Amino acid sequence: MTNPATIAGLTSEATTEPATLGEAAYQRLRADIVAGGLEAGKPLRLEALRQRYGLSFSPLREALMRLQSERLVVSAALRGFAVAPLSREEIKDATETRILIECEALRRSMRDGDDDWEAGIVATFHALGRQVDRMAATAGKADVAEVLVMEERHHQFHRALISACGSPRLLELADQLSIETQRYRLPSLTGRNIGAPPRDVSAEHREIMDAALRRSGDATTLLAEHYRRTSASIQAAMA
Amino acid sequence: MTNPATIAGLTSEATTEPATLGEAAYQRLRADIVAGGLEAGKPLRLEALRQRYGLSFSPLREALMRLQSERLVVSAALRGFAVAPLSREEIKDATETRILIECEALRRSMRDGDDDWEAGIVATFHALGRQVDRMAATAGKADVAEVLVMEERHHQFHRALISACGSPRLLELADQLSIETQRYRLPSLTGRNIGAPPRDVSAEHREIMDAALRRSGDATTLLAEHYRRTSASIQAAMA
DNA sequence: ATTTCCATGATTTTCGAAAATATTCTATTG
DNA sequence: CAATAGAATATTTTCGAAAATCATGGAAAT
Repeated sequence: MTNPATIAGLTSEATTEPATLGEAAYQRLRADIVAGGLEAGKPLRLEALRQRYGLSFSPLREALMRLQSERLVVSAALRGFAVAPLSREEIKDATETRILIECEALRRSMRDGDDDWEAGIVATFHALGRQVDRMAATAGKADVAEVLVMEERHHQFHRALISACGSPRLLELADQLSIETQRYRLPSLTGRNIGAPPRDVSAEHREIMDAALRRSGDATTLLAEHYRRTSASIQAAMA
Repeated sequence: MTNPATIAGLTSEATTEPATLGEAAYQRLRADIVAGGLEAGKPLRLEALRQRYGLSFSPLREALMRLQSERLVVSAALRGFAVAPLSREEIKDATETRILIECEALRRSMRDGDDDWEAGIVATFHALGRQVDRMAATAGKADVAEVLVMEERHHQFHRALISACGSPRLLELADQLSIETQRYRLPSLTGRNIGAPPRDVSAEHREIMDAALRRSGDATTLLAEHYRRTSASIQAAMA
C-alpha cells in the first residue's frame, strides 16, 4: 500500500497519526533530513537515533531501509547508515530526471485532465500565492516553519499540474524527486540568500498555469525552465 | 554457504555473496517473487517466511520494506505483507514508464557513448544470441533455469544500450522496471505459450542495436515498439 | 620508522520473547 | 435468523539482550 504521507506532502506535520512506530520513525527521520536537522553526510548512529526519537532498533532500521531506497540515506553493509551527501552532480541528475518525469506527466494531464484537474491547479496556485504574500508581509524573518508551509504549498501546486496523468508510478517518482530537491532548496530559503538573482517565481508559476490550462505545449518548456533555473542557482551557491 | 546463484541468474548482484542476512533475504525473496515461487497476491506470513528461509523477523522485515519500495510487495499497517498482485493496469504503467526512462537514457547514450559503450552492446547482443540458440537446440523443454539465464542476458543487452547515459537515477529506475516487467514475462516464457504471435525477437534486437550504433533516432522508436509488443502480448494473455 | 598483530571498545546486525493489534469463533440477544 | 459482543487465537510489531563485525590503539617485529 502506498504511504499516504508520501503522497500527501512533505512536512512532518502528520495530519493522520502514524499507525506504527516504524512509520513514525520514517516520517520524522525524513523530515529531519530534508529540513537539515540531520546534517548531510553525517553518520546516523543507531544508539544516537534511539535516544533522539525514543525508539528501538527495529523501527529505526526499517525506516532507514526505506529512506535508503529514496536516496535520502546511504549505507554500507555492517558499517551503518549516513545522511546522503549533497553534491552538484546529484542535484543536476535529480533535476533532469524530475523534468523528464513531470513533463511527461504534464503532457498526459493536459491531454486527459478534466474540470477537476483545472480547478485543482487554480486552487493550489491561489493558496501558494496567499502564503507567499503572508511571508512577504513579515519580511526579514525567514521563519523555518513558514518556509516549510510554503514548500508544501509549492509542492501541492506542482502536483496539481500533473495529477491527471493517470500513472501512479510517475506521480510517485515526482513526489520522491520533489523531496530530494527540497533538501537542496531549503538551506537557500532559510539562509539570507545573498547574491540571488532577482527572480519572479510567482510569475513563472502563473505562466506555467496559464499554458497548462490552454493545453499549450509551451507548458512543458516553461516547467523545465522553471526547474532548471532553481537548480542552476543552487549549483551556483554550492561553489 | 547456500549459493543462490544456481537459481538466480537473475541479477548480477545475486552472484556475489551477501554481506548480511537482510541482504540475503532481500535477494532470495525478490528472486522467488519474480520467478513465481511466491504467488502474486498471496499474503507473506512472517512465520512461514521464517521457516522457509531460516531467518528471524528482523532481516525479513527489512527485506520486505525494500521490496515494498520496489513495488514487488504491498503492505497495510499491522496487517502484514503480500506479494504485489499482477494486473493489466500495472504492466501497462510499468511498460510506458520504462519506455520513457529507457528512451531518454538511450538518447543520451547515443549522444555520449564511446567505443566501450559500443563494444558492450555488441558483446551482450552476441551473448544473448548464443543463449537463444542453445535453448532452441533443446526445444520443447522450457527449463526454468535456462529461461532465467536468458532473461539475465536479455537484461544485460538492454542495459548495455543505455549504460552511457550518465545518470545513476535513470539506470536504477531502468533496473527496477526491468525486474517488475520480468514478473510478467516469466510465466509466458516457461508455460507453453500457446497462441503467441510469431515474433522474431532477435531481429528486433538487431535492429535496435544497428540503429543505436548508427546513432539514429530510429533506435528509440524501435525500442519503444519492442517493449510495447511484449506488453501487448502479455496483456492479451491475461484475459 | 614502518608494518603487523592482537586486544579492546564501539557499532551494527540478529535473535526470540513480549507487547500490541487484528482476526476468527462462539455465545447471546433482538 | 441476523447481528453483535466478547473471548480465544493468530499475526504483526516492538523491544532489549546477545552475537557478529568493525574500528582503534598499542606492543612487538622487521
